[in-house]
This record gives sequence, structure tokens and C-alpha cells, in this order.
Amino acid sequence: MTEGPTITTIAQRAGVSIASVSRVLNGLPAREDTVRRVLRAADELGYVPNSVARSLRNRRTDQIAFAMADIGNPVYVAMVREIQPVLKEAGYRLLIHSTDGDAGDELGVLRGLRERYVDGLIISPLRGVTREHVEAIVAARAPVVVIGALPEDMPRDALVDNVRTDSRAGVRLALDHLYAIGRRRIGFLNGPLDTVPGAARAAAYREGLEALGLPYDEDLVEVGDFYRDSGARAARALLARAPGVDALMCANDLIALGALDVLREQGRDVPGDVAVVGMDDTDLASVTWPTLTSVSLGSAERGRAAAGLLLDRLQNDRREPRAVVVPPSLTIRGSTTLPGTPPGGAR
Amino acid sequence: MTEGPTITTIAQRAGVSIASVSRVLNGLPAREDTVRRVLRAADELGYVPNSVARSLRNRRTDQIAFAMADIGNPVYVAMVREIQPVLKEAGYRLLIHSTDGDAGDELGVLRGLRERYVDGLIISPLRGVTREHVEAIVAARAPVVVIGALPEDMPRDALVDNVRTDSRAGVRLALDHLYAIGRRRIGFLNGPLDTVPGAARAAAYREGLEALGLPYDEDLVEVGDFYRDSGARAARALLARAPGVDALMCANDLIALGALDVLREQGRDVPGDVAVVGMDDTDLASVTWPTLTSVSLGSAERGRAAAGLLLDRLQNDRREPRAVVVPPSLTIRGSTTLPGTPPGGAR
DNA sequence: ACTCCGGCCGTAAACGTTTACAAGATCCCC
DNA sequence: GGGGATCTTGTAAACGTTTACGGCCGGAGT
Repeated sequence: MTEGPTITTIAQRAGVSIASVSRVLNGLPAREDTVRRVLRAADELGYVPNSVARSLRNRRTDQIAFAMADIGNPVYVAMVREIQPVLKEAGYRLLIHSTDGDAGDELGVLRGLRERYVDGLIISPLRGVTREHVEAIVAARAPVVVIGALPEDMPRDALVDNVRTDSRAGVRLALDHLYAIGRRRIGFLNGPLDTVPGAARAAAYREGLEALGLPYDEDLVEVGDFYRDSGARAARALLARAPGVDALMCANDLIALGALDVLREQGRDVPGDVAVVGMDDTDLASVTWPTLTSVSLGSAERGRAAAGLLLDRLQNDRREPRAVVVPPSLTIRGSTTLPGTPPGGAR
Repeated sequence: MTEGPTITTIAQRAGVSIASVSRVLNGLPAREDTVRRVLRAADELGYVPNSVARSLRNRRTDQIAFAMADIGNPVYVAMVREIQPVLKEAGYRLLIHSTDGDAGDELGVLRGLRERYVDGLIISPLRGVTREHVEAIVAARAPVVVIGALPEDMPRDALVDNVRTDSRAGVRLALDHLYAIGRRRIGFLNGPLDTVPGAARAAAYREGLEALGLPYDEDLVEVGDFYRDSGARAARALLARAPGVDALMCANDLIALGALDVLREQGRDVPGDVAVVGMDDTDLASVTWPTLTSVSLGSAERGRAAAGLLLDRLQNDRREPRAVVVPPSLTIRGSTTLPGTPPGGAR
């Protein structure tokens, strides 16, 4: 924990100026003799450049932040897993912020960008991008990539890149699949309608039924939270009200877990009596019993795309904002297929 | 993304020197009139201090890094969940590194400390602290807290704080519990013996049986990896060799998941025919069916303790190194208790 | 021998802060 | 009104880099 050598120390020992030291260490042209002496001195002293001083001078920190709602959520973990290597490859360090879905915290991170402690930010705001978010982004002095929907009236000069998924199409995939395996009374366990995903999935459920020629029945819909226990509560309520359901579409894998708990507890066979589909296709989906058919919203791809966009933007400051849409896909597992039955229909 | 105001800009606008600006912004005494003008100018300009420049001058970054093997591992997630708020409270930002259990990567982080991009580090090396780790830690210019075992010959001057758990005691807890519910042929599915936890758990299993007066039988032990599929393979092998086992002690929750898969597949009732205990008490333990009795190694506590030690050390550079040991505990769930039967024994 | 050119190198400034020091302003008291 | 004490302020240096600029030197061309 002693004070380490600086280029000045090296310069003295090698008998050259600090400018020469810097040049040698950065591989700029120098006489062969100078190079040798500087490198030797640096080596003997165990020199390591001070990244803070370098950042100040270069006006870049080689750090990038990723702000997400919850570090325990497998969706974000999948994103980090993809983002990390891409950034590392490009020479950036990744800072991870867990905002606990607190909009205040999110804004804090966004505002913190102005401190310049980071060259760019990837953020995935849980409840969508508010006007305050937009203001903070415009005021920020670093490029931002948003994972999730942007508001319609996003100012052109914000230069925000965007990655999203099509969760409506995802819901459709699931409904089509359930229809294909013969289900006709398909219940829906949703998350809060004031979240972006919640609202989108609600609409998609309605549209999807219509497209399939099935009636929309309010008794088949229950709204709760995106957690397991809340999913269980919702499932219990729905099953009590509409005992005849033969499938449950869940807005989230966690909700689906809760539903599975309740179905097991009530002795209903999955998928024999009731088929269940989750959403997000997290690691959990393959852990449950039966394993859970789930709509993948491409978390990994979204993460990768976001990292790519950010790096690209860091190269080219003035590029037009870009938006990437990752299509959903359906991973069929035990909760919708009887053993031995080949998975029917969709995809 | 425009170049922002600096204290110089503010000084001009307020008609004072930059020293006064700095003083006012840091709450040092100044004439009331000066304070007002500076604050007004700063506000109008939307000034935000440059954290890099401040770090250079103050020789501190207010950032702390946490290096772990795998961001997807619930054990580390639990640690982060505890570390984050503690550090935040103390005014530090948390940088998260996922080293993928790669010793090279771990060393990279450790060596990176010398760049001074961070004021301190919490690291949890998967395969223990090697001589190279020690060297890097001694050479580092920032305090380090290691979560996990330290080598015996740790140099005194390294000033490394340490947090560990007692996984031997943890194994004993599990064995005692299994014994208490009447199991006498207790199998053991372990992870690699060249990892620190693997070796410790192997020894503890032996000792634990001895303490209970049960014979050690090689046929009841299988070594694999700390993953689910590996756990399944190991369980299959063990069950084939020793069909009479009535309990499986697993070195890890993931291994236990694999074992549950196999038992279900073979139609053996859990816990009726075979009781199962996992280790780490991750979130997964409450997701499975049946839910999994698991030894908690206090990930959360360890994280909290590590953060505490680091903060403390940052206050007091010269303090003697300290070691915290977090005792294990047992969380009893469905995989060792028949419904209706009160959990017996241990604890 | 003079000029010109190119290659290396050192001096110094800059990045945006904080802070030691000394000078100027203000006040109080005699 | 002079003198000291106290408060406030500005100047400048420092943190550790990178880099523009100009100087020096040696060699080549005339």
C-alpha cells in the first residue's frame, strides 16, 4: 500500500524526460536506446499507469455502466453474461448497478453520468422511460442505450439507441401453441398493468384470442405482481372462479412457478388438466417439475445488441439513433407436452 | 453530449476565483454574498463536478470492486445484494467483475488494483488463494478482503481481511439431521476435490459419519462437478452401485437438483425412499419439488461482513488483519420431511 | 561550409479539481 | 487613527498523464 512509481520516477531513473517515458510506454517512435532504458526502469520499478490521471487527460474512463432493476433476476443475469465479454473485448470495464426497480435510483444513475465516471450506459428501466428519464439522458454527457420501449415523443437530439423485444408477438406464440395442442379455455396471469410489459401483454392476450377466434372472458384474467407468491395467489383466484380452464398463460416465469405450485397443491395434472406457459425463458424454466414451456424474449440477444450499439456509438458520436428489435421464440417443455407426445403446432 | 461547465466557468460567471467556487461547493466558510453568487451560477449552468478530476486530486475514487466467479450463481447474487447497500450507504459505487472462475481473470483484477481505479476489492477466488494471488495482493495498493480460505503462510504485512464459512460444520449439520430422521445409509455427492469447498466437504463427510458411529463406505461416495447435469450423472452412478441408500447429501444445491431429477425419473419417493440435502441454500432450494432442505453457508452474512471489513479498513489503514467466520445453519424443507411430520432433530 | 530536412527529445501546458499560503479586507479595541 | 486579530479571498501548486511545439543534432545536398 505504498505510494507507487509514476512516470516521473521512471524518467529520473532512466535519465530522460517524462515526455519520452510516456511516448515509449505508448509505443510512439523513439531511439532504440531510449526505449530500452525506459522499459528497463519501468520494469524494475514495477510501474503501472494511474488510470485516473489518464482518464482525466484523455477524457475517457474506459468504463461502461449497466443499470438494471434487480441483480437476482435471471433475465438481467443473462444480459450481463452477454454484455460483459463484448465490452471486455473492446477494452472496457463493466460497472453494474442494481436499482431495485426504483425510478429514483435509475435517475440517480442517469444523472451520475454527468460526473463522467463512465463513458456510456446501458439501462433497462422497469417502468418505462419517463419524461424525467428523457431529460436526464439529454443532459447526460455520455451515450445511453435503453433496453425497453422508448416514449413516442423522444427528442431527436437525444441520440439514444434502443433495443427491445416484441412481447406481443411472444404472447401470440404462446397462445398459438396452446391452441395447437387443443386448449380452448386459456387463462391469463398478468403482472401490473402500469408496467410496460404488463400493459403490452394484456393487449396481446386480447388480440391473440381474437385472432384464434376464441372469446375474451374476463373471468379468465387475473392481474398480480411479477413474483412467485403473487402468481400463486392469482392462480388460486382464477382457478376458483373458472375451474374449467385448460391452460394458463403467465406473463413471467416466476408467476408460472407460483401457478405450478397451486396446481400441484390442488392435484391438477400439468399438462394433462392444465397446460402452463411462462415468459422470459429463464434458467428456472428447466428447473421446475414439470419443466416449463416458456416464451424466450431473447434476453441474451438483447444484451449483446445493446453492447454492440453502445460500442458503435462510442466510435461514432453523431450516428443516427438506431433501434434493434429482437424477435421472441418459444421453448417447448414439459408443462405443455405429455410425455411421448411430440410437441404440436407453433414453431 | 456537449462539453460541460467546470469550476472555471462558474468562477467567471460569479466573478470570483476558482478557489472560492471550490470552497463554496464543499461547504467551507465564505462570505454569504459569495456563497449566493456561486451557488446561483452553478445552478444556472447545471454544474456537476467531474469525478475523475476529483479522484486524481483526492487520491480516491469512491469505487469498490467485487470479483466473483459467476454472476449467475445465486450464492454470489446473495452476496452482492448485501454488499451493494452497505457500500452505497458509505458513499461508494460497486463495480462487479465476473471472472468465470478463471484464475487468470482473477489475477487480472488483482493486478488492476494498481491502476488505482478502485479504492478496495472484495474477491472470492474459486480455487483458493494461490501464491500468485498473494503476490498480487501484496503488490496492490488498495485493501483487499478475501471471501474464502487464506493460505497458512499468508505474509503478515499483506493486511488482508478475510471472511469464511465453516463448511465442515455445515456438512455435520446436514448429517446430524439425516441421522435424526432415521437415515443410516447416507450417500454423498461431492464436487471436485481440487476445489477448496470440495476438499473440505469430503473430509467433513468422513468425520461426520464417524462421529455418528456410521461406517464409511466408498460405494456411497461419488465425485463430479458443481453443476446440475453432473449431479444427475453422479446420482445415477451411486444409485446403481448402492441401491439401498436412504439419503443423499449433496455438496451443492445444483448437484441436489440433478439428484432430484434422477430420483423422480427412477420413481423413488423423496423423502420417503431417499431424503436429499443440498448446500448453499440458494433461491433454487425453494423452487424445486419437493422443496430442498439445504445447508445455508450464510452467503448474505458473508457479503455483509466483507463489506463491513473493507469499509473499516478504508478508515484505518494500519489495523491488524481480521478474520470473520460465519457459522452455517440448516434450512429444513420438503426433501427431508414427510408432510405432517414435524422436522426432527438437528438445529 | 552553408542550408535544409528529418528524427528525437525536452519544456510546458492542459485535463478539472483541492488546498497551502499569503495578501487583502474587515473589525475591534485602545 | 493605529495596530493587531480575524475572516475572506486569490494565486499557484499539485495530483499523473498526454501531447503541441520548438530546439538540437546529424546527415545529405549544393
